[in-house]
Amino acid sequence: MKYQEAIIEELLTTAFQDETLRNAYYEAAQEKMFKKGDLLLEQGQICRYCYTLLSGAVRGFYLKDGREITTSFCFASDVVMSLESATRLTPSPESFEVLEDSLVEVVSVEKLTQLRAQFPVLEKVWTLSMEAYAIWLEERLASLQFATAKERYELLLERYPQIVRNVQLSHIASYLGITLETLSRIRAKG
Amino acid sequence: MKYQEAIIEELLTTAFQDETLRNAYYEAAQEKMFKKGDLLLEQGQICRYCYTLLSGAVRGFYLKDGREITTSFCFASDVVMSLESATRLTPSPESFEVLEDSLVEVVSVEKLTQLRAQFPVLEKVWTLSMEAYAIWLEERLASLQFATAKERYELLLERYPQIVRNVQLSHIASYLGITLETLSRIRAKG
DNA sequence: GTCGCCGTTTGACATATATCAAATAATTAT
DNA sequence: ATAATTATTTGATATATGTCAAACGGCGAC
Repeated sequence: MKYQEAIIEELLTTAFQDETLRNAYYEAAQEKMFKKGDLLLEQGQICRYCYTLLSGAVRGFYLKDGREITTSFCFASDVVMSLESATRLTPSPESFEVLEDSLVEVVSVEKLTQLRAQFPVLEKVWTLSMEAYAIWLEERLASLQFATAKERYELLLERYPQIVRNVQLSHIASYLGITLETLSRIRAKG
Repeated sequence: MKYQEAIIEELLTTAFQDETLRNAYYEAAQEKMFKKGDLLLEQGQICRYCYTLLSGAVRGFYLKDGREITTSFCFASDVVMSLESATRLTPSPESFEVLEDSLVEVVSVEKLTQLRAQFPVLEKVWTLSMEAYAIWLEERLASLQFATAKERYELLLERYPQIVRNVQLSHIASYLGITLETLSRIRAKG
């Protein structure tokens, strides 16, 4: 999972002016440093924590026929979590790997559920995040469904240049649904 | 948009035992019959209504380079709406076309927002629907990202046989991200 | 029933992308 | 710094899928 939006950020900023909420949240949350290569969550495990990236980068991926398919990239202020696993308590379909040393805020999914129940504004943030995430997925789906490899790469470059700058080709390639050789050739030609 | 789940259905059933809610809802909703070929929403317009299918079938699609790309199929009890357009009041990226004569329950997005504010259980249904929709999109994304055309067709056949039974090939093909000739050949070989 | 219209199938060929292999280039460890 | 590892580029070839065109089939209008 990932995705943040201006409106949501604002709502959160306002919400955190409430001292009761702030205290409850910081009691539940814990800052942790993760190292490059660490796994925040492994495919098949149940996702029990919600990770908010304060700095660094994380990649979501799953294994198919022995090779890794990248599903998402997360950077500062993005949320890392398997939505499916966290809400249904089923095995996660994907793993999350730390791409560079990252500072992360960790809250357990259970505690998060309590906080949402206790503070309606957090429930509202959750709902808006779900909407934004679904809309983001719709857009990504459309780009995979009928754009050529070149179009998909150019769209990524336009919308998410920080991915192209920071992440190795093989991960970008599988994110775009192509091989790294093809991606390399697309970049060479321009 | 589409997607319904057992848990959500149950919650709705319970909610409708509340007479106040039931009255408020039925005052806001209106049943309408649509004919094959009707457009519930046209690409570029703002989505002002939420349509719940009571019977029949609807297809979502958008135009790309002059050809139609199918994004979804909806059947009885599915909800038809452009999530992006309805929540952000922006032009809809997709159209919705009625595939066969359909009975539809229509509520305005504005009224729906009021009802959600008035009845927390409806807000809960909305949130759960967003989660379910996002998870459904994640799954569909994974299937488009790295499955072959044959695998995608077989997955569709397994998970949503009613689509394959009821819908013409050209729509299924663009839904799978392939041409109808390729789909025809996949079916011929088995 | 016959005609005409769609939707589907089939064929020949073009093209994008994958695969396998090797050569460079860039990072990391020693 | 040098070696060792890892990432990227490039080349030759294979394959899946697309494109264009024609034939076939079912089904409603008349």
